[in-house]
Amino acid sequence: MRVNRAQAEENRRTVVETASQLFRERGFDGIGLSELMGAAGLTHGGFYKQFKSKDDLIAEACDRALTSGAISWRRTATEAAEAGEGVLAALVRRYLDPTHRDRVGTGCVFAALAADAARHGPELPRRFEAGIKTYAGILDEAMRAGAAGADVADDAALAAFSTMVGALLLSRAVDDEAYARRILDAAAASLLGRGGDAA
Amino acid sequence: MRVNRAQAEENRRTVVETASQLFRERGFDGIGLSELMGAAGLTHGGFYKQFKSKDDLIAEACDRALTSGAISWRRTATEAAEAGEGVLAALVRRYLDPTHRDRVGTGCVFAALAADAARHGPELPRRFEAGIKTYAGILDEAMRAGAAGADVADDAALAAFSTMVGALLLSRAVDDEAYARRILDAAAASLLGRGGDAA
DNA sequence: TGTACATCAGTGAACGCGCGTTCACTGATGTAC
DNA sequence: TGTACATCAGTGAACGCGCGTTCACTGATGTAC
Repeated sequence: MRVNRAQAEENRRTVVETASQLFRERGFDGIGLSELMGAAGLTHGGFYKQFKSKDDLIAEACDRALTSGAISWRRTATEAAEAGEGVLAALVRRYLDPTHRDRVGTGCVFAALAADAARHGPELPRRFEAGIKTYAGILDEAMRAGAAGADVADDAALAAFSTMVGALLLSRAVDDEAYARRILDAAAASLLGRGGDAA
Repeated sequence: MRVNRAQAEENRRTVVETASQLFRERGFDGIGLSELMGAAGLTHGGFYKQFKSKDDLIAEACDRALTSGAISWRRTATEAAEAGEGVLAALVRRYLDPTHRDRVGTGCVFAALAADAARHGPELPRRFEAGIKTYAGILDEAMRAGAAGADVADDAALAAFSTMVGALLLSRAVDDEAYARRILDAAAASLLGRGGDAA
């Protein structure tokens, strides 16, 4: 039966948000539209009233995950700056935290879906590329602010982001919890210096 | 019709090798057994004479990819050492080469399948973990040999490997070739120093 | 404000399709004598 | 070495199932007067 416009828009947002989480947890092929719509509190038949196809939802869900991730990064940066703490250290520690590793559904979309995205034609890589530029830009600013006059290589932020994504990905793909922790800690130490107190 | 034992063993190896490439290219869910067996020159019906299930083949294909990758790393290290070149630089340059990025099917199994493996129960992560230890061990040796007395942090090789895997993953998930190259170059510069000539 | 009707978000059954898996069958291979 | 027969790798049709997608239908919503 019909619902009012506000409810319909909220339902649509719920589907996109649910999809952005379930895709990260299970991969694009790991969750069907029927189960996905059910998880959003709807039935599967109405899907095509809101989306052109599953690929259409995939694109929207990735946009959503990319955007909310960027917002989260900016919030972390702002809070650290206001507290007078190192912004880079705050970003790195939050990203390489076991909690982030365990919460795949709400975590970094690159560690969860970049390999799937690379297999999905040029449209997703375009979106992911824009996302990388945003994240690397935030990192770059944090690195230059922390370096206090020392020179920071042009694309050092890209290398740092690669380290973060790679460490998160690898730490999820091992069985031993202690070893997973070592991977995260090694990456953090490499990015922040041995003591982990780099500005 | 029946084939002789040697042929049967070769067919089995062909299926595993074909699977290890196609899984890397398309993901575990991206290729069906029928197409996969066809790519190996067989029909799908015989699959269960050689494998217990698709998951069984997935495990074998990952083992195969992990092993051949490790062999390739060791060969690169040995050749560089014999030529008197920096082993770390040789490993990093080869890994972060656009050619490696483009050849997903024969390339690094972590960049291609680690996210899928993390979703696949504890068996695959056990294998991937052993693989990481092998690769990180080779990197560790190369870093200590190149450091010539300087101290190398305990798990610096784990951080370096994270950087490599992350950079390869991200460079595959962007649309612009020039930007993809920048990611690879930034990671190499970060690992080898600005000039890229670290021992 | 109240009535009449068109709209359309959501429902649930149905579609064809490819999936992983099973099975009866084939015929060259391997073995026993 | 030659013959008789059991073995079994590989074939191709068939299985049930869940997938993405379509569709006739429902009934509250939105609109026109």
